[in-house]
Amino acid sequence: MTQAPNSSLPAEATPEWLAHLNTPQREAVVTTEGPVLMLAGAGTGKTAALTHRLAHIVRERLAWPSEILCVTFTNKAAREMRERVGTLTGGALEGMPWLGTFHSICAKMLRRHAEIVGLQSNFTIIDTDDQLRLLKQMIREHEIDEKRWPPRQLAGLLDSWKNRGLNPPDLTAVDNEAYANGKGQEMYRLYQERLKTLNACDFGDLLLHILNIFRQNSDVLKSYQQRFKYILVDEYQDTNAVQYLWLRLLAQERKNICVVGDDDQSIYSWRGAEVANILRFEKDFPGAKVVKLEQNYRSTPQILSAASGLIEANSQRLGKTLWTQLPEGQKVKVIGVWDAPEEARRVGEEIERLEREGASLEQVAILVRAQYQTREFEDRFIQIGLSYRIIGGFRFYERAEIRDALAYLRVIAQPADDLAFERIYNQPKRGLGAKTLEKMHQHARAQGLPLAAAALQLADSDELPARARNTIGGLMADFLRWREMSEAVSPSELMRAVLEESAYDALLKAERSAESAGRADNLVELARAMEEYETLGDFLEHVSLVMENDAASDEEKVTIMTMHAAKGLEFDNVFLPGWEEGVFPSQRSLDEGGLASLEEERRLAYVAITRARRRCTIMHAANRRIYGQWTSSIPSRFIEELPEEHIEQETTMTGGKSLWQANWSESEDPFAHVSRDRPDRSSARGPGWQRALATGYDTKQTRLKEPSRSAASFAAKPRGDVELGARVFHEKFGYGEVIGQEGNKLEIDFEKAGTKRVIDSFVTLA
DNA sequence: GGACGACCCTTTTTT
DNA sequence: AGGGTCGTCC
Repeated sequence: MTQAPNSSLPAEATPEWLAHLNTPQREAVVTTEGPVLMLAGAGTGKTAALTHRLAHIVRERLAWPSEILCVTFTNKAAREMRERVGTLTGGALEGMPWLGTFHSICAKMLRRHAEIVGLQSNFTIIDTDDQLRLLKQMIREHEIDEKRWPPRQLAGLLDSWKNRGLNPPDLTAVDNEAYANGKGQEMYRLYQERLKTLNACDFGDLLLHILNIFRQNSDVLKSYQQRFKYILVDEYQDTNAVQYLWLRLLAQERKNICVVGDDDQSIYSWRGAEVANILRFEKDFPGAKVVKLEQNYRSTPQILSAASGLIEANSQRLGKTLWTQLPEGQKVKVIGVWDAPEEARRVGEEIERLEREGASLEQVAILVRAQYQTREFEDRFIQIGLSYRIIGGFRFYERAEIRDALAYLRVIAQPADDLAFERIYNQPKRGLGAKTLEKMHQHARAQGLPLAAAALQLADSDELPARARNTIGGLMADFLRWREMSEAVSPSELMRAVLEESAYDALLKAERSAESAGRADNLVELARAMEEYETLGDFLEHVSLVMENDAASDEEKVTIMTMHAAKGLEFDNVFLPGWEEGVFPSQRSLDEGGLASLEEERRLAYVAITRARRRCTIMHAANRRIYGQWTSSIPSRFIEELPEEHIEQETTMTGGKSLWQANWSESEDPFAHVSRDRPDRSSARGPGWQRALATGYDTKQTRLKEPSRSAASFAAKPRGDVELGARVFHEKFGYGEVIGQEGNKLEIDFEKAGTKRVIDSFVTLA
């Protein structure tokens, strides 16, 4: 094949392997040069178009796989694309190193250039849980009322700022005011510094750091601009500002960028996604070729019409006309039931009926608006013995025991990972408590050390009671040993050793509770999953960005998940329960966000219905327990908006509609209690760790490659103003005279307490 | 330092 | 209803 600069093929020359694509799809495949906007409605074969385009580029040798950037939103989408392209190119697709989610691609880039933003390449990616714990600490340090300004709120703000590509100095006054009466910017700045000392970043940072690097370092940017001959972006309607800016920079040089999206399926604006990005693509890239995919290959005309009718109620849309050649099919069924348990019962019955008719459970999905709705179905399905899987929700790696185990590994890989250390220093229980932790924190701050290093020093002094000292000493010795071991053995072997030697295993076994067996199984599963990884670092990255809990199973199962999680998927039979005002559309979208928010809910409804290939069943219950309180509700407005000729209604209620209306009035808004008028007490004192930052410790010593250089080797900086013979005061031991000095450790002859070894930061000159 | 009980709030949606 | 936090008591 030739290296044709312009690969547009005349129609008659269409290669056989593209023959089964329709005309617009083919056009999207072969228009490789220049910007392309693919507007692809639900079920119109956009993944086919995308994968063929990728395969086409590779097969025509327009670029090597390593020269193509292909971004998706979910790992699932990335995996699927990888597989399909592999098949199309005859498995020749060795690499495609740059096919992945925004986050995983950025993480990869960031590991290469970490030092530019003050991180080491083995930085930790912290998850929401760690983030919240960290923020909580900071909020307390600043004496901000955490009831009124909860960590979650700050986390949300930080996320939104990062999604908009804003660094702390870029915040507007309004942004700044959004948290604790004008502490937004300061908290953001401190949080970022704190992360840096932890050698960590959060999800948002993965993108923001790289964007900063691109903005500031033109060499780095240029190298990527030149590397990526072709750029493909899936779900473009869901890109947020950072992602948009990132892509625009990368595409600036060659402009061979192809984005795929559907404005009707934009359902992530709460996460900073801006539909505007897709609407302005043609402005950003003048001369862009626009390809519309409108032939739907998935759903029956009944389903498609119902969905189309619904989405027409939205005002802000580009407008598409989906059509299909499939046979008519059945109308969308709308079933009203008395309460949520009946809803679950009914869905169970319907599924059993489908099963009897020969349907595969793999082709049945229950899509809910919010996670809490899954419980009812779980209960019912367990009762009737129907196999199910819940996607999302508590993910495998979010379970406590898994997080504990991972925390051990993180401390091994990264001694500066205070968050991990804090999680497990007393897990399993080894008699260390808040007092010890406080002491470690105090010392760590004063010395600018990570917690683990501070702990090690404390273990070698008399600052702590003998018991705690010995325990910590033992734990630190364990870590030194494991760290050395991590160089010699595989990650999974290390994991097993850690679990056994930390007595974590034993603790679980001893517990003998209903759950402990399951937890032990999870840990075994974790060790098994680790076997695929060469290094601890690889594994940890996988966990933070990619890991999902679809435990392989031969058994067929019904899938229960949120509508959001279902985007991009399809099932023969789809059940959509909970279509009631306040559930779907959610109360929150009704209370705040106005029309835009409601329209997003409607798009979500559209996405949900269009997941169905053959049958779609919508349900609503008149009564449901919300916050443990029985609440009656009326059917969702979306039901009314469905075109009547494409639906079939049924109700199991004898009382008729009036029953639903009973009791439905303004119920109390459970969120209405937040007041903002009390002035916030502010802290004038600088937090301890800020000082610690100024001192700084030699971060290079924590590199993964030299694990033996452990916390032990953190420089112990003497404070300098304490000399031999000086009279000092110690809070616990009283007055004494310095009789020996070694690094920052002092030997002091106390007047009352005798001779002790203490750390200099705990004494004051008397 | 840990166990227990009285309170509180919570439920969108995800990488 | 369930989970987390905080205060009290051992």
